[in-house]
Amino acid sequence: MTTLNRPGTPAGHVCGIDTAMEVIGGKWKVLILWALHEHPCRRFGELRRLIPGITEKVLASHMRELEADGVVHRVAYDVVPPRVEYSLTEDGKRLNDALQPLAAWGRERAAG
Amino acid sequence: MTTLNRPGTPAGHVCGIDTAMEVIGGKWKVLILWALHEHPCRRFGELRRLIPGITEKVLASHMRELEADGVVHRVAYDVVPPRVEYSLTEDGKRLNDALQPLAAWGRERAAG
DNA sequence: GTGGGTGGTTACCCCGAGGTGAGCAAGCAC
DNA sequence: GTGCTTGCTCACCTCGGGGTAACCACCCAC
Repeated sequence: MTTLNRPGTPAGHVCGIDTAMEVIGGKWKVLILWALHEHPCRRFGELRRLIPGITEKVLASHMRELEADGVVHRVAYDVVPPRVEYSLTEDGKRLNDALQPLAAWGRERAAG
Repeated sequence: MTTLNRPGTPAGHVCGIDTAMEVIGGKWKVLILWALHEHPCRRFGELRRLIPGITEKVLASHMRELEADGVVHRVAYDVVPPRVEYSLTEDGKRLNDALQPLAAWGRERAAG
């Protein structure tokens, strides 16, 4: 979701949901967040296997964006073969918590 | 967000966030929901004015989708000039409630 | 030497969400 | 007759997020 950035926009500026939507707006981001919530500290390949259908390119770019947004922490070990571990930051954990009611709404609707 | 629909996908199927994301995935949907939360029962033109930047075409298509998803209720009066009123359904109100923690997270982050 | 495993990058393409601008129905005011 | 109003629809175009495939470094096992 491209930012709205309209200083005079009351709804867009006050509600704060658009801020959150910019972070979780990618196609697979909530799934990545969820996977890291259920399986803390996963490697790149493990994440890819946890999220069937995602390609390496998209996973890599999403992880870079999530890291830049400060919700995911990345640790790279300088070994061969490469080893990189991802985990949620405190902010990422709080974001995940904030997503729980939404998940509950979705589950309720899916069950309904 | 296109659906993932992979029966064997544990994360995608269990977490239910993807279900919610399909409903709120449009660029302006959360803003529409928010506007209807703060100003119940608004007309088309009022909504457009409440959400600066949105075009009529996109507002119309988003409203149709939200109505089809059962979160928005639409009443059209057969008069000239046309009069159409939109409001949140019970499900829409619950969706909005589920979005509040996310909004709080966004506000907190925007406040730095 | 060849193949596999790891975590990527690069180049390329495609499709669809969203933006642009016009038009329309029908009644009223002037 | 002209213009204003409202809630759209239609045709057209753009742009970028995401998908596809190939390639890379570096070491090990066979």
